[in-house]
Amino acid sequence: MPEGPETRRAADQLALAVVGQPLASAWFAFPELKPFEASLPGTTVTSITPHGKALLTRFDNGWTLYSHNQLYGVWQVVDAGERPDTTRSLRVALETSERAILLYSASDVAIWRDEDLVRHPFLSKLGPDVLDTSLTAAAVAKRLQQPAFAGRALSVLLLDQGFLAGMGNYLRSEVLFVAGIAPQRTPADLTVAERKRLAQALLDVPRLSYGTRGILPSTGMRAEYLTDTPEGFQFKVFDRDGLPCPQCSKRIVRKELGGRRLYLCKTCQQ
DNA sequence: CTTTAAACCTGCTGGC
DNA sequence: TGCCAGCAGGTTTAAA
Repeated sequence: MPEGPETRRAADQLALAVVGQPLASAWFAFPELKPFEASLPGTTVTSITPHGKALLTRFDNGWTLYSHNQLYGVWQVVDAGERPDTTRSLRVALETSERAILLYSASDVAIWRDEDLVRHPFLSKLGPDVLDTSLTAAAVAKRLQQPAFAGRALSVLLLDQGFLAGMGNYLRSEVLFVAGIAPQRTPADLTVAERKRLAQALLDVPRLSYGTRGILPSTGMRAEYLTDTPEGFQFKVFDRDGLPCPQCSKRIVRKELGGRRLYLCKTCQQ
């Protein structure tokens, strides 16, 4: 599944559909979750919130559905009783009297007691959510200087969910380009001005993507959630190797760093 | 400790 | 049209 901005968009739409309404039915493809088909109906979904790329769906009976879509999970909002997608495998269906939210293909799904979530192996390791509105550039700049992060190459650090949750591979290329910083640099070897630029870009780029409804099919990427997308986030460098840099017109190059593809302008990112 | 590589889950795309 | 290899915006695990 996509990155932080797309995950938060999905959470928004799912919440609009079912939060505050009592569940009429619940269905799970996973054997260990079958008991909840009997206990969840009648409870109310109190919130659906992203934590990085994970989604937490809370019920008012003290239990929470954890899901992570990896590359392939897809959420849909449909009318109650509808199951329009026949090609993917349905994994979760939560239904109110009016609407249903359906999770297809995802394999990382579990239900936890609220009080146990702090010990969840993935959630417990996440850094602050990059799209959290209370996160400031000053706080990000400070975090960059923490010993656990300061010595690591930005190409690796920017994908580490323990640094900032919700960052991902397209955001990595875009953030480094906007900040004008080469991916091999580390936080420790940045000047004060560079660190400030990077911290600001780490907030601005994900927020712009979220605000413009994430990535669109025209970029060559999938965008399963985006049924209402007039705008869309435009890549400046990601997936654009060989094309001219929007700032200096030199060719954008593609590299492999941290095991993932990364795009940059060698002139603008020294 | 940091970094890299491979494995894993599933779906899509492009080539034959 | 059908099949298959390769790739993917992610994460974990093991190895270097």
